[in-house]
Amino acid sequence: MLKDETSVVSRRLHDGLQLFVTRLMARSILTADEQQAVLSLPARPITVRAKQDFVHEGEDNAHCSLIASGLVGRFRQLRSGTRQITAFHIPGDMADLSSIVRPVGIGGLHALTEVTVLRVPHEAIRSVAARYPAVAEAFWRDCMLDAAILMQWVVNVGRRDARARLAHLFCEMSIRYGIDRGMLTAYDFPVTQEQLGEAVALTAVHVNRSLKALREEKLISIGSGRVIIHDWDQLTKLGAFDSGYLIDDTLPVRKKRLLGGE
Amino acid sequence: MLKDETSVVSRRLHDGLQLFVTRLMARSILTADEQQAVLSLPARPITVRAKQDFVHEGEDNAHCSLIASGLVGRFRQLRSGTRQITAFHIPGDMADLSSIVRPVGIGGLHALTEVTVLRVPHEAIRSVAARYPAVAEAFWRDCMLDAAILMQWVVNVGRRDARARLAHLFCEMSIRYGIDRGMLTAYDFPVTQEQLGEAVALTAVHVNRSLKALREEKLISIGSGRVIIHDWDQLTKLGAFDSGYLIDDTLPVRKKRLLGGE
DNA sequence: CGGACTATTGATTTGCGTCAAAGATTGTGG
DNA sequence: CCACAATCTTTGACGCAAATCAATAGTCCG
Repeated sequence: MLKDETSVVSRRLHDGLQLFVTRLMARSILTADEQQAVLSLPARPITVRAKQDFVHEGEDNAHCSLIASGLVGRFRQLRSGTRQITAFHIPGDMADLSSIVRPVGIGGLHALTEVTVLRVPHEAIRSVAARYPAVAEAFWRDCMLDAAILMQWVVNVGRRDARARLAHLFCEMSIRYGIDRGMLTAYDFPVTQEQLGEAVALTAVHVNRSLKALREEKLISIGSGRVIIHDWDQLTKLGAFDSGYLIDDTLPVRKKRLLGGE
Repeated sequence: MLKDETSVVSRRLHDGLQLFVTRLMARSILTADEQQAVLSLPARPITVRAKQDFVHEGEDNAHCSLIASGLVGRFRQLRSGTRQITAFHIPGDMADLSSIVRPVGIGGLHALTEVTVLRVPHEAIRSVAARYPAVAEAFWRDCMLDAAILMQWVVNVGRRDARARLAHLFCEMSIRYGIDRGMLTAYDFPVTQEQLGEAVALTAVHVNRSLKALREEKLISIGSGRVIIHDWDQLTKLGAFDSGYLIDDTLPVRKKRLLGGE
């Protein structure tokens, strides 16, 4: 019994870590040894119920959070209580990887659905990074993708109207969900309109009206936690979406390995 | 004559690189050797006239741009021609350091004033990072500060009204300009109201009106490229500014060295 | 001195927020 | 498995912060 349980747990760990390795290898070149080192990272799985904050802003955290299943939002909260979501994290994302080098200024993490998180001790990540420079580089690169997405969010919130903001977000998530399977025209995205508003800086009411417009223009369907894109061309046009910032560095020519020899 | 010229140039190089090393050492611990390695980076100084783009989005760049003097804006341009500034870079900043690991998705660089840029070949930076893991770590950490600022910009543009956005920006720049001299209540910030608008996502007209309000409230003076903060407490309150995300990791307790031994 | 930005101010419009209330869905305990 | 509560979605009426349009003053620089 106990043995079975143990193997179920270790299977779950391996699956989650494998997702992460796959994610890293979309943009970085890692040897079999290096992959194995990441896969062997110690991790403690925890289950977080929907609507729970599980990493709190400003708290000194000794772990990174690898999302194994579910959807999480990274956010900053203002004194007024209103939140700005600054990223969505999907399975395979190490949501707060940057805390390895900089524990401050990342904001909190909120479970938008029930979520399985693999908690990986900072110490372990640091020691793998120290032993394998190419892994450290892959971590760094992963953080910079996150930053590139963030830059787009500034543009999105700063320069686009309501429909375009939503369109851009749906395009982003489509590419990210499909990164190792090609672009997806349908994907689960279990967020409320309130939460969409927290991400694109609109009220829930206006999100509702804008979604209605997008539906009437036959660009998307959205409901029951699922997005279906009916007209990718028009949607990207409306959202002024150019996938380059997400995928250009996954092209074989672009994959680089700078540190840790050849 | 030639010798004099050469020494003037090499002095200028050294000064610029020294700024960068000082910047890194505010948050990272580097040995004398490591500092020297960064200081010895090859760099070619170029002068960029005001209002010139000197790094273009999507261009494959083989250099990083260390700002030695002047003020630069990082931006993304929409098809309509409107721009969103996503960061201001001041002397000592390696504006596009992230291109070392990820050449895409950083946007362009625009000289807001006449600027001296030290162009440092990617190759040289990579080789220093490969030889000294602690330097690579310092680079990574520097990039994550940039990302933390970016997160604040999302919040700023998404969740604050015009006066608060400007207030927050003035607070950010005050801390950043004064990072090794303590917080500054007056600093040069030679941007037009148009450019302020491109940064905080407002029109120039509305920036003008909002600045007028801030002046009338006696919070700041602004004009001829200089910002004077009269009431720091009120300004931070209005902008909901908390400097933690900028400076917490410069506290001695927080400074870390993870890679490259002790 | 003249031409080109840059700042300032006014009048008007508009996209989005706010307030409110009625449906639709989801989840939960009996 | 149903009932009822809680949450989420949808729609309407109205208000407001910021955009837009437009015109006049500075200000900088060759």
